[in-house]
Amino acid sequence: MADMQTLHAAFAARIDAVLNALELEGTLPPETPRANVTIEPPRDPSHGDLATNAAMVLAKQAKTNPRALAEQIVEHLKRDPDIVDAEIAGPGFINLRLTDDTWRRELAAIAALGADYGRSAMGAGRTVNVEYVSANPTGPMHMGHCRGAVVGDALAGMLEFVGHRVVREYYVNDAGSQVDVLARSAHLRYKEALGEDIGEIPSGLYPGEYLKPVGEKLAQEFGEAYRDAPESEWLVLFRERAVAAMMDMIREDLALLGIHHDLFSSEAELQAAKKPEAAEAWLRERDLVFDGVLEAPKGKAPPEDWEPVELPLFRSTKFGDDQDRPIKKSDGSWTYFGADLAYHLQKAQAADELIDIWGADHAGTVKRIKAAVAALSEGQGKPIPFDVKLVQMVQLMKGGQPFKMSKRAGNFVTLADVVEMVGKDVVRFTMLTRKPDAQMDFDFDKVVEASKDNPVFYLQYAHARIRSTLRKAGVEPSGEHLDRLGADELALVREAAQFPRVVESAAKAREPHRIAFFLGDLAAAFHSFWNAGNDDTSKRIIQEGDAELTAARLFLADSIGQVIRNGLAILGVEAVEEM
RNA sequence: GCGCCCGUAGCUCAGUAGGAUAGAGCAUCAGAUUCCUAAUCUGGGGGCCACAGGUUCGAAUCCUGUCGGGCGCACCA
Repeated sequence: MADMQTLHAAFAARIDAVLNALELEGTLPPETPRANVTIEPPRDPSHGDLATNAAMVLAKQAKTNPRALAEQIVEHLKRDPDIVDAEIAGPGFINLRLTDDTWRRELAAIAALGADYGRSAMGAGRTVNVEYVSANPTGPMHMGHCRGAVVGDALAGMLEFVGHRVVREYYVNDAGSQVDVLARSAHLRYKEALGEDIGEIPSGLYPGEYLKPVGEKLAQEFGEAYRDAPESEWLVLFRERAVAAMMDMIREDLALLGIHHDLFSSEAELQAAKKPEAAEAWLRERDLVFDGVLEAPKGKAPPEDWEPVELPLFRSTKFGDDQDRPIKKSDGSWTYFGADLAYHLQKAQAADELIDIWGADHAGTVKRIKAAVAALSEGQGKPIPFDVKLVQMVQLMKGGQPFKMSKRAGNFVTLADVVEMVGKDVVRFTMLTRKPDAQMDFDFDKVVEASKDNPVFYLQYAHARIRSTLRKAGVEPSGEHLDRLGADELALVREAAQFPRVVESAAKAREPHRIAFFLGDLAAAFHSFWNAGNDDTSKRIIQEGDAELTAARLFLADSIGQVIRNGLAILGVEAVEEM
């Protein structure tokens, strides 16, 4: 339904209509650019419900001063029956006060839309491919992977909520030298399973216990067949088996966090299908790949074994990179970048937009992959918006002290351990309580003990309070007498009504943490509302002897709970019924 | 040496595509519970938004430079 657009969007449209009228009147020149015109709730609630800067932004073009232009805008706005008051403030802000009924209608809309409240058509069904996690299949997930996993997943959920089709994709790096190491490590465990004393795991191989079951399965399947066989006979086979086992493990770990990818793309399959060759040929035709020699790195002393070699280079400098990048190694195999380039082309062919979530340790490679996508997608006449979101490192702490992980020392903290300790919701929410491009500390001791200290409980408590009130009220919530709701209640609606706006702006910025912060504010508003009833019993939700008022307040509480649930659902966190 | 990210209260962090007097939690101080869940609430103290210039009606936000922290820097992934 057309009138189901959010309240803020509706009023933005009305401002727009006023500006159209002013253009017709000649007050504003035709086609005045309005990109900078905003309409948003003012920080200070005493300034009203909504404020617009239109007069300040457009005054210059109207060849007048902001306040004079504001007068004209206000004159139009005052004709709107939903606007009780429009006044000019400060340098030329126009503050609008809406009728109480406007807010009551919004409350009814929340209830009517339910789980859909906050959804929008912003994404217009465009397919966004979000690639995240993509950890090497060489071991279990550890906490280093966690942040990107959660941020990527929440981002995907958020984009879906605003009307995108979303493909959650995992790129399996099963073709590099690391998986060869994995295969050798698995072979050792295989021998162990056959009864051999393998002693200490040699350096250069993965020492983790998690490979023991892999070795046992290999022993079951192949018996003694490859026990003393040369590597060439078993490497590919063992690699395949080991990678599959690792991916099973990783999928399980991710499931603990509630993360499920739609698509796992294998680098090995990509290479087997000659996708990199195709991409290279295409780029060579356009002189975007050429054979050249890399310069020695500047600044720091070059490594001793540095020697100039001719390699096929992608002209990433043409697209803003600092250096052209090799797509093949001197042994003829593909570099990570060479395959990744082809991989991105593959993704681009199946989506309208691409997003990669990477750890900040890969920041140095952003420019080249962006260059590659630009070259490939522009060349194909279909520019693909492509965003690489960098997720900063998580510093693990224990009791205020940095906690260093090392695979060798065997003290790396697995994701499964942490989820088991503190729970999925705490892990997810904690990862979403700061913007992804800032470093963060994750202190076990704090988070584990944090039942009190942790913001997610604050939210869930608000939700649980609402649910328990609904359970014990003995009256059904009803929107029939919303006129019984006064200023305190409507203030709560104002807060909740920001949800659609927040979701949209979070989606535009690709920053799910904004939803987490909004929910905190909403929960705070509710707790505050609740506690007002401690001092003044007439402010409690349940009013003995006044079923009408009780039903209306329950309707309000129910709707606040709905918004909390909707927000948590986007973030993949569960709302609880009781604490 | 180069590139990217960050610098906001004692601590951990928000700050909505440049908006009005910069916010929250923790910590601290003072209060609220015979009452719908006190895992909550109310109030106080605490700031040169790293620093210096610039852009404009208006800058924590954009630009330049400096300082400080993080992450990278050849055929690794």
